[in-house]
Amino acid sequence: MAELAGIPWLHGLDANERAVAVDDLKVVSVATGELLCRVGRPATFWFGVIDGLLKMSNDTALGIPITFTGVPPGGWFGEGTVIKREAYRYNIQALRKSVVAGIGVETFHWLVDRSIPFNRFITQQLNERLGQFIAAREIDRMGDPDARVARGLAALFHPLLYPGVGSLLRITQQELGYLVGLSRQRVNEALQALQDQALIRIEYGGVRVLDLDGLRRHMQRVARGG
DNA sequence: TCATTAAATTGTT
DNA sequence: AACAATTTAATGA
Repeated sequence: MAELAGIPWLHGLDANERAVAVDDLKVVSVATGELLCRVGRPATFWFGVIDGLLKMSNDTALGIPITFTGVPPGGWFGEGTVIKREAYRYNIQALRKSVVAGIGVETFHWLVDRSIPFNRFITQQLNERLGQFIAAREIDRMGDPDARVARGLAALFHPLLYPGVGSLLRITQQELGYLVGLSRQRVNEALQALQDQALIRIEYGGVRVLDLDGLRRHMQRVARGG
């Protein structure tokens, strides 16, 4: 299976553990708009994106719809709820036709109980995502559209959380608009501004990052009001 | 492989 | 929201 190569945490496991994980691994194809997780449903799987793009949000719930983050290829999510054996606190929806992998809750705990590399992966995952949510709060409070787009892109290009992305992120400006909560034309405007600063290059159906550190500095600089 | 057509995406108003 | 221009994907010879 070529798909296994794109699953980052598999590499840290020993032969036995990997065999158990692969045996339990399920790979499904989801259509655009399809929901993988619903708020309130018990967590049964720990999911990862092989190909495509997902959106983590809490719409359909009462109150204002909030998009937490997008999940591009290489990203794994849901460990928080799986660890606590709770119900999902968000919806996961496919922004486009995607291929998603998952392992069951029991297998997840089995790995947590015996593999140190697996625990390291989970800890790092939680830590990096916490950093992203803190940055998101700061920037959304400021409300500068260019900064929101810069932040959204910097998050999706995170090499540890989303190793499958590389330097070219496959995302349309429409999809990016759904993720950061802006109109397509406003996203287009922001992208051109970022391109003018040589931080990214706009490509058909995607965005290439030229300077990830610069992108991060940009969103922080704007968030401070500079 | 190439040319033609349809569909998707982008840039602009 | 609507439009034109551009790029990609699909089709068939």
